[in-house]
Amino acid sequence: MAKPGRKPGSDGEKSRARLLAAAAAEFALSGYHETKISAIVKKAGVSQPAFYLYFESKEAIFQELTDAFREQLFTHVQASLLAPDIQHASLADAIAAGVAGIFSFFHEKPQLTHIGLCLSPEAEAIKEELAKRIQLNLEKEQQMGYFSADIDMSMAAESLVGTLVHFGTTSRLQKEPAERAKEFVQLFLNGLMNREG
Amino acid sequence: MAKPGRKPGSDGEKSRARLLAAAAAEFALSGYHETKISAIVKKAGVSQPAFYLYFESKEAIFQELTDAFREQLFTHVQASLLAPDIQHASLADAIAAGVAGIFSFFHEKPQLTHIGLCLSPEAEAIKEELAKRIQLNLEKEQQMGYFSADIDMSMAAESLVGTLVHFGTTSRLQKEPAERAKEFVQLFLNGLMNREG
DNA sequence: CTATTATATTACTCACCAGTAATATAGTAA
DNA sequence: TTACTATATTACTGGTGAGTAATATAATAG
Repeated sequence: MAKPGRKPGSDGEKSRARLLAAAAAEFALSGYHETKISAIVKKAGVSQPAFYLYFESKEAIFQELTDAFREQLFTHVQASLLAPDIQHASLADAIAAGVAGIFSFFHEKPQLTHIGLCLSPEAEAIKEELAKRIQLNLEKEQQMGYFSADIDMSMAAESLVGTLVHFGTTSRLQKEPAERAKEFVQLFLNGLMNREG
Repeated sequence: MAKPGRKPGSDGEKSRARLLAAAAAEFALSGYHETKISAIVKKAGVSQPAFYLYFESKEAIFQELTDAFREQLFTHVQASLLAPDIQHASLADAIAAGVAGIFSFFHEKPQLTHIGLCLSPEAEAIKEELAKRIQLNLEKEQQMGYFSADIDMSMAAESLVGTLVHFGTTSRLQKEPAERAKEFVQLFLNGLMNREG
């Protein structure tokens, strides 16, 4: 990588993908402003102007990572939390499956998750949208008679989002998402006081 | 504020305090790197070199704000959550009072809270310490027989921290901390399923 | 084989901003 | 007054880093 000119076997898509991956790692590690383009291109193994072949600016590549997170997150949410056709043994299992799906997504994509939920200026909006979808789902189940009609599901949904985000963005907790989901949902549904030994 | 030289009635402590307040506002609004010393001093109504009379660097003033948050937070936690001498009608009231105290602190100091829980590199450590203290408290109550002995209080404490942080750092939720605390603690103790109409 | 497009490099510029030098006035104690 | 300390200013410096100019080689289509 010393002489100018196109390299044999070079492929723009691969360079672009390597830049995206390197940027995700750097942003997640160091935050937006501490991340230098020079570090991204070094990690990706390309030169600085090559970066600008694929991305308009530092902001643009960050935005693309944020967009990717949002899209993947809501795809997961749609698939797991709101799927009415999946058969579950009980409501608890259904909710546990949904929570486990989101936990697993955060666990598998820790860098994107950190970018989307902590670093991005859109983090608040993403959390708000997540809360709304969860609230709608809980209210649907409420109308089906699973929960008492006088519970404020906005509070429940926001609490759930808080915990999801906490477990998804705290590195010391990013372990065994499925087990944690089951344990957490039991707590969430039954509370601290009404547990059966 | 145009000519050089000490101003009549000038007082270093006041200038220092104004710089701290301005810095808290700017950091909370724009994040660490987007915050310029020029913006801080403009808001504080002093010149740039005056800043360096009171703080060694940009990092130093940020650290001071983080330290202030940590100290105030754990003072509140000590006072409200862990106070064994305060008499409460029930355990639920005791916990609700503790949660309300923390909610109120976040509500009263939104800028410091955002700095300490979101912006600071120590945010993770602060949350971890908070979780540990809450866990210890819950385990004490568990040993007193309030909760079933087989509950994993680490999970409960982390969930609680997640919700606390979410409610404390999400602007749209920073309203009526006392009411929210009561509502949330009821959910936390009784769960979604075992509520009495 | 040539023209065009895609991919890449070295070497540079320009703005921005944290921090500093030099200097000046106010308060206070002898 | 004089000397000293505390508080303040205008005007500057120097490093850093995002983005660019100029250029060169590979792939491919006519």
